[in-house]
Amino acid sequence: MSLAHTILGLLTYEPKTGYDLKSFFDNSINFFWPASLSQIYRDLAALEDKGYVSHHIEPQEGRPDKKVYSITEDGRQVFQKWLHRFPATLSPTIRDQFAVRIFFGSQLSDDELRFQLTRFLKETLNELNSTAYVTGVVEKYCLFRPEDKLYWDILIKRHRMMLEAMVRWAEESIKEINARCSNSTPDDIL
Amino acid sequence: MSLAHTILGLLTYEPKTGYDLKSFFDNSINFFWPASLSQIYRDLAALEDKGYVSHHIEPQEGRPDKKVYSITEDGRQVFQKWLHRFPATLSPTIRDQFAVRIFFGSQLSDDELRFQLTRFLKETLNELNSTAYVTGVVEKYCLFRPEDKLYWDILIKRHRMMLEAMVRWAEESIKEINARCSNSTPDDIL
DNA sequence: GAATTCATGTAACTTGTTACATGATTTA
DNA sequence: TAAATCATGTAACAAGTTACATGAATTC
Repeated sequence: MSLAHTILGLLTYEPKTGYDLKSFFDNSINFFWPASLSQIYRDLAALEDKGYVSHHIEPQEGRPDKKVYSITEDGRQVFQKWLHRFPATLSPTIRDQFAVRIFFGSQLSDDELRFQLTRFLKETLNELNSTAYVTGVVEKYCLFRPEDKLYWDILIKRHRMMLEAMVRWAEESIKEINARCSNSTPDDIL
Repeated sequence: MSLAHTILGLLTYEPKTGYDLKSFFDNSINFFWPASLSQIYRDLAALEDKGYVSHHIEPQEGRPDKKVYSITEDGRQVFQKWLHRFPATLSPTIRDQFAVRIFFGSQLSDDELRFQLTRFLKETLNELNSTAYVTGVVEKYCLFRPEDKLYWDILIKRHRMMLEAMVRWAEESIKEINARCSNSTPDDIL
């Protein structure tokens, strides 16, 4: 029940709507814990059932009324308890379709492999560039919450280090496949 | 429906039981696509309903009979089609409770943070050591399937590079927090 | 004039986790 | 003698995805 706890955590900053939460997720927590809108709305409802959040309506014109959620005292306690109870294993859960396909690489052509690895490399470089943007967002946010800056910074750094490792890996792997090709071509000709 | 496709892929090597599949997963694909036994049994049943795998019983004494699953011609086609259709986005899905808690680091004590980061560092170093074991497993397996070696090797390398990046990150982060502490202590005393 | 943002959700479905149930054999 | 390995699963629940539904305001 980690998404629900993360939502509680974000609501300790200030009351937010489901929509607010989604956009907050999308350019921060997203790297290590993505969330869809429908999940957020569903979890907010569940949290309210349990009495961990409550909401009030802010009427608007020309748009649907806002449902602004606030964390309750019970909610704060539940969050604190969760926050201090670190999981038994600290390594993340990863699901990586791309890696599964590489695993079956011997059933793919060299051209296809190079093409997809190059795609992966480009995509990773793009993500790496976008971390600069996120750093800016953090900068702005942390004017109001300076105590968070250190932690948000080290998480961005972590993400960047991982992406950089992936870039190196992709480059080396493309080279390896190229080398294999140029080795095997003369043999094939003979 | 990626786990089901991965199962089909493994069955292209040779027929296997659910239990066999689980142990194969646990020291190979596990890094990038973990699977539980109950999921494997459930997916095998679903794949059989669709006609992508079939099974025969191998009676045993003193143990439950083996249900050995084989991939069908339809199954092979479905797998090939899936294998060549790479997803729109190549970056993995990550869910990382540890990172979420670090995100809320300003609500944790420095001691707690150092303790958990040190735990993370140790755990990551352990995993890094265990990649040596996996390399050995791959070595043995690839005597029979040499065409897979290149791909399995680059995936282990990728995993190792990621773990190494995480080690560097954890070490640097612990230092940063220590530095922050020694800076703030004199102020606190004054 | 088309796309994006703001703002709410529901419903159906798929995937993943956890607990339960059974029981002989082998290894430490 | 305790734990791990071999071997099968089911059932209940939790979490995640995708498609559907609505519609004004704003920006390009």
